[in-house]
Amino acid sequence: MISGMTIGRLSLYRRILTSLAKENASNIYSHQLAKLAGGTAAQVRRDVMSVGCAGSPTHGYNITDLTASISDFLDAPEGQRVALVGVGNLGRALLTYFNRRRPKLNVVACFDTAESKIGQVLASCPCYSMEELTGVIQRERVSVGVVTVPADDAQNVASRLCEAGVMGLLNFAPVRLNVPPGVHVENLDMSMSLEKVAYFARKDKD
Amino acid sequence: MISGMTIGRLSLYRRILTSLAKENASNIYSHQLAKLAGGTAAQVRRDVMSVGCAGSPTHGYNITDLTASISDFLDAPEGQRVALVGVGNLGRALLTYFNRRRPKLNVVACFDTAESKIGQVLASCPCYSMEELTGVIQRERVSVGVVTVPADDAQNVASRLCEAGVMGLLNFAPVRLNVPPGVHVENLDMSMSLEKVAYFARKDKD
DNA sequence: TAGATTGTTAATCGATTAACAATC
DNA sequence: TAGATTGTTAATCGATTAACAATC
Repeated sequence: MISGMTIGRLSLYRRILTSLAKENASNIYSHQLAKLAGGTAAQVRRDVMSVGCAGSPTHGYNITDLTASISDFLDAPEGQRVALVGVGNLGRALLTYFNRRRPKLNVVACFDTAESKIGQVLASCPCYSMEELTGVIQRERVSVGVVTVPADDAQNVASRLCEAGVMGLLNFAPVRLNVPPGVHVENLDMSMSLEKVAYFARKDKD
Repeated sequence: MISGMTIGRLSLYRRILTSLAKENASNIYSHQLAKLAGGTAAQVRRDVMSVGCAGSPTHGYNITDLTASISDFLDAPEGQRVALVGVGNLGRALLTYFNRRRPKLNVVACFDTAESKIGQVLASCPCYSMEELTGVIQRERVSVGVVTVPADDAQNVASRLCEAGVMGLLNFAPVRLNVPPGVHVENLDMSMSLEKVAYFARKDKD
């Protein structure tokens, strides 16, 4: 079993390798990748091993091969579809941010309660009413939901997404979500992160 | 020394306690708070101990006292000022999101290169040109910077913020930032989080 | 008192780091 | 070959969890 830490780092390695490939780099050593990713060489070697890619002591890892191995490991062959609920300021920013990043991971639908948004195409993503949620999720075979609604609505939205068959949630609402077993929730609590930085920005001055 | 984990949880506890106080709750037990925050009772007791708040075996913790103790611990008495660089879709959403949340932590300035934004007030936050960065940071005594510029500009922006005296960075750009010793960087990598959820949403189906 | 919770220490768990033979 | 890196195991580290006497 691979830990969440490793998955996160693999995602980061892929992004680094992709940009290196554009600069025509062909090989990389564990310590070089570690430096770029902010980890250790041993960590990189272990992570790389877990995706089944082998390097050589003389040339390190082939960038093309390693990128392909990571993609084989991280991506679903048939791709995965994402839906976003709550197209406020943050939701709209995320639509732009997420789409066109990975070919295998697309935001195919968004949902909102505002009449003015329903039926529109926002950041090349069609916006539906909340009543259409279950139908659209199932028709489009969406497996990942992004929750960007106010805290008070988040649990209700999460429950509906799970009932519709979503297996993973990226939650931006500052509340803990109760979900059925087997559903993975990743919390991205921006207020918490800001307070954390503020605390250490202060502490480090002492 | 208190770990980043604890700081994050304390921030979460405070938010939970604040909303409980609005519902006129007066006391809470460690296991109740743990359930709301998604941790264990022992964890809560340890965290609470670290802010120097004592409970009683019969009534648990007084919500008002605990909230005050956490705030004493997390907040700088004189408050802290935040600046945001890069007022794109995401930056603008964050301005709205962050401000008016905590009285002791305010976004007092934002910066962008676009002529159309400079001089404007965006989400009740004045927008300055990049040339004004050092001056404004120092005049407003900003200690925390939020980086929401494209990846290619992030290191340059981070360096300028650090030179101007910022001691903590909240980085939304998908790159690793090199900063002087003593500066705390918190990375909020949304693409990584989405890929992580997608991976586990897929795995859990097996 | 009896019973549940607190404060705190010891045991567990998992991730990171160090180390090193095998390899090119 | 000599030298640096890989693959992989053992040691370390730190956070979480379990446990329990003290408390109200």
